[in-house]
Amino acid sequence: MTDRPTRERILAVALGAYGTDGFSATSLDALADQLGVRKQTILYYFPSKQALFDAVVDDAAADLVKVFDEEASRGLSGIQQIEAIVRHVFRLAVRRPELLGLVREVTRPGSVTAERLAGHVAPTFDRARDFLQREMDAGRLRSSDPSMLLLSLYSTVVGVATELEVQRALGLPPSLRATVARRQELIRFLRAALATESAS
Amino acid sequence: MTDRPTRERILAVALGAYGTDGFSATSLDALADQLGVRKQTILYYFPSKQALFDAVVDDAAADLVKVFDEEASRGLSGIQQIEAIVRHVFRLAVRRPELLGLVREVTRPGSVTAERLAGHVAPTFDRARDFLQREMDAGRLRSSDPSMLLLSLYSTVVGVATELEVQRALGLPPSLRATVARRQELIRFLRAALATESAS
DNA sequence: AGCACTCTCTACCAATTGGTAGAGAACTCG
DNA sequence: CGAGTTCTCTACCAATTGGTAGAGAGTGCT
Repeated sequence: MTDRPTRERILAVALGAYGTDGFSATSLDALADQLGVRKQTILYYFPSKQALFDAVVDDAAADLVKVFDEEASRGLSGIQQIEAIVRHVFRLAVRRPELLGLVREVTRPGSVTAERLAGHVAPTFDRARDFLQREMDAGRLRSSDPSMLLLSLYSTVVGVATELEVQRALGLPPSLRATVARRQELIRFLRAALATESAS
Repeated sequence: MTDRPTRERILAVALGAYGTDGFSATSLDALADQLGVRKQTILYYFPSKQALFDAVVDDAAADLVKVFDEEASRGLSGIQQIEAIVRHVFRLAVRRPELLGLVREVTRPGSVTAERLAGHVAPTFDRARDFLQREMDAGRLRSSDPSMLLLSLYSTVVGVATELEVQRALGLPPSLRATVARRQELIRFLRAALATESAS
């Protein structure tokens, strides 16, 4: 555990902290404590707190893009593809919640780092839009504006996967089984939202 | 403008700052500067930074609950009621974006203040769930688990209304006209997601 | 007038913040 | 061996943080 390169360990711990508590609520000293190291060690690898954050975002973006591009390359179609992606997002939410937490942190309105993340995921977004357009043209999805549809899909999927506090307020338990049920309910919801009149 | 009671001015400015930059990125000195006052004046009205935040959350929750309860009391049914609520949320997003920004801040996973907000909106959530159940029983909405459906609706509506950075990344312009288009597209999306087979 | 109350201020303070300077250990390579 | 390179450390520092103590101005009541 400790023999992983220090730089990587810093990035991993920082991702967790920034994704959970946010950027400004996480001090370098707190990170250093968690790492069993002095804060100057962190500043040796990353010239400033902001630079560390940027690196964390770059790293996380690469992970996210990899997950989605691998999935997209499998070339499923219509609802099946979307179902597969929902499954992936939920797997991420369960296995690496900090990753989606970081996305939430970075996409806060007015965030300066948002543009950085946007740059990384732009090609993936483009592909997703193209996919939606193609499927609509082929009559496998209800037709609508692909960008706006993508926004709705993004909000719904990421929200259902990450809005833990809203779920608590609604009395939805955080157990794994309940999460699976939530995912299936979400898929039914999306299926209905996306289906053409003919498709089941 | 300046003759509004100081306490209220503090709450208003704090709502804006907490809703935009977040709790820990907003110092009492920054608030005081914005108010043209010393920070000790703030600490006269609110014993601590956390107490001020709690008061802001209480205030915001009251506003939110009022908006929704007024709307709910009009007794629309089915999709019409949901459309009306979507319209209200978008109006809030345009007119008082800090309010939804604060909700986003407070519902961050692990937030300690989440419970406070949850306490305020619990009755409203209950009513919403009851409404959904009733409409399902009456065959006006596709049947499913009301709590999970509410979670999906919440995520989609709040997301589409507040995910400004994702919208930018998708190339969706922030103009008012575009916002209206987004709202209408969202309503089409929800209509499809919620309709029973028979309803148009 | 005199007292109490409300409000905002100045003056501090200890702790924490991100960051600089540079010493010293350990390893590599000639 | 000796010189560089890589890494982590100690020692500081100025600025900012949330918060305390208490002075003083204004208002209203008796």
